[in-house]
Amino acid sequence: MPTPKQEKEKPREPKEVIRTFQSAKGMHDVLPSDEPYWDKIESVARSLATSYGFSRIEPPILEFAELYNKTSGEESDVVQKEMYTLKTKGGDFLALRPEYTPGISRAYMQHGLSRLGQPQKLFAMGPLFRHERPQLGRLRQFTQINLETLGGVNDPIYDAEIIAFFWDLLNELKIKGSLVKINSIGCRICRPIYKKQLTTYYKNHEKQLCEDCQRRLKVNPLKLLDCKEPGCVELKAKAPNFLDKICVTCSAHFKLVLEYLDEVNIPYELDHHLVRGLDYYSRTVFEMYAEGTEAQIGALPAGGRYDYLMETIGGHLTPAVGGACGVERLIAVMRAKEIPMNGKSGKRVFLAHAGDLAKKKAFAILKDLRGRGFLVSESLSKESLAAQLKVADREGIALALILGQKEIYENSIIVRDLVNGLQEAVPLEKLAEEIKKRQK
RNA sequence: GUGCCUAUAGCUUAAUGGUAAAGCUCCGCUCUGUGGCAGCGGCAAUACGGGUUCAAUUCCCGUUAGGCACCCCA
Repeated sequence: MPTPKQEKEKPREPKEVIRTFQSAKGMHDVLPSDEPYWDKIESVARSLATSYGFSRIEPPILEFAELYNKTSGEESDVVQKEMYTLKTKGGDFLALRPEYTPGISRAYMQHGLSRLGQPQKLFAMGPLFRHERPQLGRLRQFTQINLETLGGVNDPIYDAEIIAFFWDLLNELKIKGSLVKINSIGCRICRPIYKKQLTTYYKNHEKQLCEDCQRRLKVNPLKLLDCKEPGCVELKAKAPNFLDKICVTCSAHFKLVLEYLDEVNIPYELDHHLVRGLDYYSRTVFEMYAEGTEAQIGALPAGGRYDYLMETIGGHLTPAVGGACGVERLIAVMRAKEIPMNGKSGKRVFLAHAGDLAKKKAFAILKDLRGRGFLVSESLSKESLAAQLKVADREGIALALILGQKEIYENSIIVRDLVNGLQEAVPLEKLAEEIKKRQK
């Protein structure tokens, strides 16, 4: 009689080689261990958006690529090198959205939201795509919490409201010590004037600039204020200050934004070097950072005003301000700061069985309890009661229900307190009542 | 997109040009009616492809993925 070992030694069929897969670069799985963070962030964002009076909107993930070229700027990195584009079988040239604002603005026009009460305060939360080199908190598919206030009057109170929302969001997520950086980059009247002055200033010092900045000088002089090269940083100090140059209207607008922030005790830091990468911004721009993670993870919420965007896609001049926050970045910060997540609900009970008959009956009880809204865990595939209770213990469940032959015969069930080890038999029809009583 | 670093089991880490080791986790048993503790046993890995070599997980090259600094950005 062949032993198993001998059988193993028989010549084997050549193994078929099966390709294994990793997720594509920058595309991450959300695992059960991440879920508490996602659940927390999504629920906080949603309830905060509701209380601030924002309504949910979700534009499609695919839009015409041209929408982004027109709004975000042909020259911007987001459009030039980070956009996932594709040609459909019908010949349309589409893009996976790299940001929310253009799509939401498009939807606002397309569906006549400008004819509803103004402003429209819109909230969105979903995946965006940018083809970047991934790092911690920078993924190719990432998720944003996005806010837009569109239409109505160009009122600085809405700029402040967006910032206040994100301030509350960070606080509710227990991300302490966050910093708000804020600036105004003027309007189409004063910005060109400033740009010219800035260009003149830098032209005189062109030789001292780094390579990138010499290129930026031609494309987007404002970005020079963002450079971290020592030589360029030095020059920045003496560069004309935008805040001194913006026009009276912009200046008044900005001053009011700050006053509104003062009114709700949100601290901020004026940063006249703060500019943004997308073309459509005007006036207020802001970025928020978590203490200690500024360098590594970068800005958490960020945004600003974009009054001219709607015009670039064929609409009327529409006051608009918005902001966005990356969910994966929030999670990275929460992990870095070791912000505790409350684990499983203490309201969970565990149902264990002893014996085949009890297993069947337990399945029915399980369904019944779940139908009444109880959170019930089980490990019914395990036959030994010890193994089942071990699972209950591991999951930190405080109350176990045990069903065996004897209980079925008596039409009862054992209710065991796993914390103090005390247990008693309870008639089945009083089980729901008993659980409720003990959970108080 | 550029430069640099990394890749051993689900996780954290050993080791070696010649049989890949441990802790935690997981599964099971001790314990077919009672968990936490303990003991015992089990599953499980050199990311992928190529080269050098008698022999590669180790050395070299490529790919993929992760990370860091840029670029940029949420």
